Amino acid sequence: MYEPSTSSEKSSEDQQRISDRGGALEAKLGHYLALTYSERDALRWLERRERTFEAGSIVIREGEETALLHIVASGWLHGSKQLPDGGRQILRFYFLGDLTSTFSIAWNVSAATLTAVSDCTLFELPRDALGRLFRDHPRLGGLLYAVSAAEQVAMAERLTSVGRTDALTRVSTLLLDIRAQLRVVDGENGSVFELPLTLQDLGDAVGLTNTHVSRTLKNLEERGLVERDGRIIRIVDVDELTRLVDYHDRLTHVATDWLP
Amino acid sequence: MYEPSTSSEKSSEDQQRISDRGGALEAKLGHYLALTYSERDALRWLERRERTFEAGSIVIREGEETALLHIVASGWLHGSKQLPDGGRQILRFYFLGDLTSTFSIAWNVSAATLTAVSDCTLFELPRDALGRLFRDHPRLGGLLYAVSAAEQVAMAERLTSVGRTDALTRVSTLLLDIRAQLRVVDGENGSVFELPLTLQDLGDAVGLTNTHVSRTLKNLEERGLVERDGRIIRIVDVDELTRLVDYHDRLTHVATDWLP
DNA sequence: CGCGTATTTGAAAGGGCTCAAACGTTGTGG
DNA sequence: CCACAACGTTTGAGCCCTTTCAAATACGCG
Repeated sequence: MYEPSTSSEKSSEDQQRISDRGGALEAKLGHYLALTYSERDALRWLERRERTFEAGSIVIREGEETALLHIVASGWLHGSKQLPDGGRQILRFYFLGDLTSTFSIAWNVSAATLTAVSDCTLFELPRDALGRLFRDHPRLGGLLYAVSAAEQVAMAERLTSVGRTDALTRVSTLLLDIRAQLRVVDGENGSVFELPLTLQDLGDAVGLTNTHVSRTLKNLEERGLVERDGRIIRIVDVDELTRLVDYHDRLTHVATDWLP
Repeated sequence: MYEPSTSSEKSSEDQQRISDRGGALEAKLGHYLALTYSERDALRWLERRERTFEAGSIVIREGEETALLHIVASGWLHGSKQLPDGGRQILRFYFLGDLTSTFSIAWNVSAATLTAVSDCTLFELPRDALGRLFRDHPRLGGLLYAVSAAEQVAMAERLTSVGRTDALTRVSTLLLDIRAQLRVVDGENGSVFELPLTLQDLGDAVGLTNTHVSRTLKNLEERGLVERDGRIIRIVDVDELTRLVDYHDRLTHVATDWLP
């Protein structure tokens, strides 16, 4: 059913010189903090083993033994948990510069399944490379800690949405969330974006069935809050929707004044 | 309604010499890793400003400006988010040795409300004390990062429970979760514990109404899975319930082999 | 003892689910 | 380039789990 694809060798426009991809993590962390030359260098050293995965393929499966972390160099992924009854919960999405350490740093097996949503390129690094980074660049360690905390708050926000709000709010916050993350990657592309997710995926992210996500999106369209054209989503009025569902962006700004 | 209590001065058996309370964080982290003398010393240095809060009082409110972190020295707290419609989501509980940095390290305001469930004692420390810890003791920084990752996975587990399982499973996993955390604190106290939470609290933690939590607990009793006597909870067969609801303890073991 | 707060229980409503079928879309192979 | 298969989406009807609303009961505490 699912085929973990290894190193696909497509010669499309995706094919670039490897060095062009470097600096994903550096770019993300540099967004929060002015990095020194040696810090930049250390971050680039993490990005040497590159690997590509095609859309739909699984990078690591929940419960699978692994000593590797990944940095997203291009594309889009999600982390999910499987339930005994066949259900699935999508926990979060990963974009350019994200470090997928959360689910594999604290154990020798992965605590979640990592799936490529679009074709994507990842840098693989051994766990202890991160240990060395903490040792040699404690300020980066602290920054990683802060970013991890911000991501945890983002997940807390999703938990709140899933636990205590109705379908319309849940789907809306997810759309706003994805848009906010994509905006960092793609720059200021406003309120239109491609959503390469099935209704099943969306439902698994917000705790609804695909059928009900369908109805909810229809509802959002009828209210004039969202427009759809195939996989293209347009949020008609971002500010209005943000207010309506009380959405909070937790990832754009992170305090770093407490770092040494 | 809620009264933030400052420094209550009760002279019950809780009243001990201050130095007796120290080492909460040290004890917790020492559980995962053999600490050096200087690391222990550094951790104790964080625990100097002690403050007590009585049950029900609020330590920090969501949105309130703060530059402080807290280490739990005794008692029991929870972190929660408020919704515009009056609803509330409890995000996690905090016990002895827990560091409440997640919601206040990445911004200058707290991202959640921190409430004392029982009477409790906290150590207050400024955020930049943690920055210095990362600088001077990078191995502890890495360990804090790993522990934070484990806690994030625990929250992911709750999200999965709330998003994709029925009431009985949600309540059961919460009980097992609380028991697992208390067990670390109180030692091997088996399957009986006091639960100083209202049904409203339980519901806010798992995304149910208090009425339905009541019915669900009754259901658990009727099935012979749980016994109740006032606030005392007894899980009849922990292993059986663990299997039944596919619960995973994420906090007891954390990999540290990757640290420098 | 009496009051406020938490719990329990009941009846009815509703939001979201299940099941099922029809309809689009995409990609592939003849 | 069409046909078909596979997959995703939409829509409908009925049901069920959880909520809502309300009232009664139990509990703790001054």
